[in-house]
Amino acid sequence: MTSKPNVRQPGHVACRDCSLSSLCLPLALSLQDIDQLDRIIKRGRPLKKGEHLFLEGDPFTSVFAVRSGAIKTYTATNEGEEQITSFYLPSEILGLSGMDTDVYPVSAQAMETTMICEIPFDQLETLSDRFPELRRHMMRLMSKKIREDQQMMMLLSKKNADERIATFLINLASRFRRRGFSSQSFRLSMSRNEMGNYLGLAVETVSRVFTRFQKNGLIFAVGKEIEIRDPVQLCSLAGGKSVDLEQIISTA
Amino acid sequence: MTSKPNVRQPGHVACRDCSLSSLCLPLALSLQDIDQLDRIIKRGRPLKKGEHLFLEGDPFTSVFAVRSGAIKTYTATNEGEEQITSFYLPSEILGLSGMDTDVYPVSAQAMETTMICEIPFDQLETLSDRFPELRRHMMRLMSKKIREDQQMMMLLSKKNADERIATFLINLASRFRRRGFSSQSFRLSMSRNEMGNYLGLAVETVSRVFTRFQKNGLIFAVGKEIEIRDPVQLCSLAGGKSVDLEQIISTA
DNA sequence: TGACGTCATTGAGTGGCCTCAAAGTCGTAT
DNA sequence: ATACGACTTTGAGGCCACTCAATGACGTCA
Repeated sequence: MTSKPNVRQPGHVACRDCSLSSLCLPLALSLQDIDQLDRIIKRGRPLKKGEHLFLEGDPFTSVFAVRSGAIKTYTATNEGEEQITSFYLPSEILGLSGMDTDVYPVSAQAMETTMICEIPFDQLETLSDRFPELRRHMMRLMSKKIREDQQMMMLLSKKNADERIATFLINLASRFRRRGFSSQSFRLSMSRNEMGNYLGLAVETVSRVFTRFQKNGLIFAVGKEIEIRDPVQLCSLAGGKSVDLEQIISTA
Repeated sequence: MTSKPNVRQPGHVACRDCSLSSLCLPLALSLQDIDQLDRIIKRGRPLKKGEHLFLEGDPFTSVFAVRSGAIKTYTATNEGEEQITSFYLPSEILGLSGMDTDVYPVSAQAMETTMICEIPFDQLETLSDRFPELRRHMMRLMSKKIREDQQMMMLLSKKNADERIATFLINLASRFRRRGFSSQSFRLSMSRNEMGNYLGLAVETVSRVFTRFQKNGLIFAVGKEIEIRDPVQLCSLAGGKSVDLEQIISTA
């Protein structure tokens, strides 16, 4: 390899040139500061579908940003089945929950071919000492994650199958929209099985709800391709006070 | 009032003299550093049962540590009912999830007479700039909260009523134990209704499970007083890989 | 292109937990 | 001490989502 510090492999984009930077980086960082962050970020080869980014119990060393593709995190239940805890789409950050135990509490696996930016945590901490804004960004990220998890707890303890799936679809739509993609029409990166696992439903229930939604003109689904046909009704099913919902409606 | 800076009202204990400090403060802070933290902490009058510490939507200004008593946090569902998101016991910190929205995403209410230490967030951030260890402590707290919430999601999506209640009791026992109290015998600060609300179960189900557990010699419960009679079996019902469980067994 | 494995769909039947209803118990305040 | 309200317990019945089972569709690889 003849690569010099500033020569990246093809497909390796610097943070300052990354279209996702406004989503995953604190806005207040100056260009020079971003370059400093850029220097500590490791960009590995793409992960193929099924490959693991880290395993439950692995020593906690880094947090990760998804550049393209999709990642799921999961943990093992007592009976040894997998319980999916989160899906991560491009620009989203994972690995923050390992910080206080020094091991990752979940496994992270690619659901499709996935590009990842790795941020070694000790270097991130060093950099945090210098840039208060970066540190606040990290804390905000974690705070947001806590709120999202609590929304999820609400879904799991109070919503029925229809509401869970409506909520899930609206949430995905909102995340696609945030990255500049269509919020009406997108491709699910997870199987019905994974969706059910995440939402606390049996596969068959997921399938039945999809069929019913389609029959009622709420969505149009062919395999993993989803089109949201009636966002207003889907949002009202999803309930919730989230601002996201209104945004989806307004752009539909 | 004739109080001078270092004269506290009765019952107002300085951090360095607080029996809970080893639980709620980072261990690495020196005595002088602790005194600096101590100076920014506000100790209000005790909250009576039912009083609110903050309401959902209130501007986010502070994080709080419970000194005595108990706090529940809750949010409103779409139908306007309350959904309890957490219970906080002495030495535990709440309010961290409002950090990225500038408003509290939940309401916090005293379940019994409760003493609180209030830590204004802007001053905490200033202090964090100076003490990296304090900052890491905050992040570890949030990371821990994320892991706990994920355990809760697992409970809600995979466990049946028996397992949920066993898990809940074991978890409480472990938290009492951590503060030096008995993990076999304690007093619940929440009603059956609140427990069910939190665990995603109807009150009647909670009551039935309690009765059954008692019949089977797992627990002995009179009103809110709980005695764990068969911690081993209760833990095995609770399942989970948490180290807490083993500790409960070993001290039972 | 055909065969295979994986994933998705659909149906039938069951069971766990919820809802509704009523009686019993506890705590508190007058 | 007594009465009231709030909480808890217990029972009966119903529903939603699960399990089990079989068929159908898709994608992949030889």
